[in-house]
Amino acid sequence: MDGSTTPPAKPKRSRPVQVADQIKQWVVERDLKKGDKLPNESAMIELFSVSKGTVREALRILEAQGLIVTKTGPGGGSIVGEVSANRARSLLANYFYFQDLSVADIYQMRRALEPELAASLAGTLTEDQIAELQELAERYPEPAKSAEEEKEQHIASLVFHARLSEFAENKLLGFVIGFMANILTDMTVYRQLYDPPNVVLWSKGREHQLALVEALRAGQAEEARRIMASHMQVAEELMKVQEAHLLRRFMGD
Amino acid sequence: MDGSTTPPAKPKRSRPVQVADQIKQWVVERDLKKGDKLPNESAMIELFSVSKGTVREALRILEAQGLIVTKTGPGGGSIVGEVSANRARSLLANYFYFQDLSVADIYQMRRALEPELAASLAGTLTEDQIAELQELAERYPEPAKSAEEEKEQHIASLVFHARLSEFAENKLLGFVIGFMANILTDMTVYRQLYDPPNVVLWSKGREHQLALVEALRAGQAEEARRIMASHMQVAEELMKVQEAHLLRRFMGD
DNA sequence: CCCCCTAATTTATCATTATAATTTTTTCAC
DNA sequence: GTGAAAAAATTATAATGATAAATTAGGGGG
Repeated sequence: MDGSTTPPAKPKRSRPVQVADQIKQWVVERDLKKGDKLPNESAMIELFSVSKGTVREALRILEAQGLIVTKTGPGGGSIVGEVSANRARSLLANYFYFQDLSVADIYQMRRALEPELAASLAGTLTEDQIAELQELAERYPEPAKSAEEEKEQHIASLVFHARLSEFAENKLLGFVIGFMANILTDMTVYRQLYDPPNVVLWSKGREHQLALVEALRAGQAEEARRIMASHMQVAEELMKVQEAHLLRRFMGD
Repeated sequence: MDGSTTPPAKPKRSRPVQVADQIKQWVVERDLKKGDKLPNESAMIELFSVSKGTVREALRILEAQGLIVTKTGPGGGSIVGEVSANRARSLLANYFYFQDLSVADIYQMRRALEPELAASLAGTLTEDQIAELQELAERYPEPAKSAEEEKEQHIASLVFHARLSEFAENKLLGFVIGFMANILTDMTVYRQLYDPPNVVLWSKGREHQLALVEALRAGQAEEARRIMASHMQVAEELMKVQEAHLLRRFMGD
């Protein structure tokens, strides 16, 4: 999996890519952290014995991956910048742009993961976090009167899940759930509106979120898991009317 | 989530990034697919009214994201190239390089997802695929005699899971499971060896894999789910002796 | 002490030239 | 004709130099 394990694989990589790898190695060797400075352009030109253009292309490669940030001016230059969750989501979305995901696929994952997240968060949240979730869940107390309004409620619901995912101690679990919330939001924003609001299901969804907040506050892990599992069933019902396939666009940062 | 929804966010993006976005837009507008050609360098220079260096930096950005592939020579130039699973895994691994994942985190995910994958694959595999899995599971019929040999067996076991993930119809589920198998493999390759092989657990793991293959062949979804759930318990036992934190290195492509 | 202005530093962009890598075409032997 | 080697054409790759833009640092003037 690592480059060092494939000596005879690709003997022809462009010089900018090689330089980018050397810079990465340079950073790892020194165990540089988030804000630490890299050598400036002219220093890298000498360090790697390549031209300015090559160095700049290498820097753009690392920048595109979110590994560095570059500024102009004195004290400027490139610094190590940890990859943001947003950047990681965008890069991963590029992959699924070509993979033809369906709503059913995403809900198969959500059914498996969201209850797990709910259970693991029970009793671990601060009062502020609980309050924020409660506020999100209490928005839109009235049933949606139009398809447009239903769309807003749907997005608000996804914000609730996205926020929840940010609280996860398990960063992998949190990332995957947040990624799915992003995909569904993106899809909701750009979808056609053609179905009337389903009042019964929406009110059920709202009740679930409020009950979930209570269970999280009370530290009842299994109760939270159960509620979230029910909630996923409702959410899936609401999404089933969508087209099967999605992600026909790139995400921005 | 999309760039168009953030007007006051970043009014100053570098020209290479702007050009890269324009090229992406150019591709999406024309609904270009995997092998389709982009304009060549000099054409882009005129198209976007920027210099050669700027165009090249933009191309390196897109190349780093896996969105294009560039070749020299007549008929060469840049073409649309769908993001490979490997590339997506590497880019995502860069994110988790900064996130301090633990073995427990990964197994919380595996416990939730691997049984789901096993169940959904039951009865859907071809004879060739079943045969390949069986062959992978039947390797190392003898218990490991050394720590080094145990390492090999561990990696072979992860290859089994990685291969299984590639058969998934749900590309998101498959990707996440494959990603975790990659992380664990990477960790296993570079870990210290200090514990004697646990013969009992290893033989149990092997039996699980063989039984799983049978259940998959027979189309017994719930049996496959049950077996995989047990298997995850065993695998977690074997990994528990590892250090808690991992991913202290970048992955290559 | 504070504000503004200038100067210094560093990246950003452009322009030009030469080189390397590939593919296509041509040529020439058989 | 056929096939292989040589030549040509096309394209990206790389290097160099010059100028612009942005940002910080420092130096008065009040």
